[in-house]
Amino acid sequence: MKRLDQDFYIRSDVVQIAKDLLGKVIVTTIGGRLTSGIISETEAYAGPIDKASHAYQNKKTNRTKNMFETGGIAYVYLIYGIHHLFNFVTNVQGVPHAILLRGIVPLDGLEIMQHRRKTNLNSGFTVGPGTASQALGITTALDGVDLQGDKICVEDRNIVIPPTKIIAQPRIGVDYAGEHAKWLWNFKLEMDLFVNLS
DNA sequence: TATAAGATTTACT
DNA sequence: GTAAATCTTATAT
Repeated sequence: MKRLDQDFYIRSDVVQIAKDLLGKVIVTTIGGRLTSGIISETEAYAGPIDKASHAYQNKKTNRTKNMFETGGIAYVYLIYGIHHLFNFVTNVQGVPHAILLRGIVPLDGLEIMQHRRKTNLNSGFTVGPGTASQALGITTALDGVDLQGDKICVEDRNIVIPPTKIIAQPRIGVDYAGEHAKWLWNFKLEMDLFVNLS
């Protein structure tokens, strides 16, 4: 097992990084409680050229400023006033690339995650960008936090993902982005891959 | 200053 | 299937 270092995030191909993140393990320690999960769904956002991104045409606001920082930190923002969405910031400083976490397969701290979710669903309770973040205890308090730090880190536990198990599909919830909404920048693992883990 | 809509989830009809 | 919840940003008064 090893932690992903900054070189992993500082690459120009944000779509490739989104694919590489599948099968990696995200670990959070919030309030002294550790939870983790296998990353099972991601979505790439290439700021300057991507209508679906908050940073389209390098639009910089108080909310999106962290996307312009050097890769390897978190970008967490509140959507619809309710849900905290977690992103991996990638690429060098000044290039607002980010990858949205859309789903995990729970590993450690299952009871903690169920408690945070306040529901007893047997399966699928960490699928969805808002719910996955909630299960991991991620809030806007973690905006800009180092992805190699004590609160959040990403580990490679040598889980091998065969390319045939990766499904590429159009991004979700961004119909307003016109042609850009059709790009196959959403990647997820086939559901049957982890039947023996959960 | 006010209004509208969004990388969504949940509950109710 | 439709609506409510309710923060941030953009556009219009």
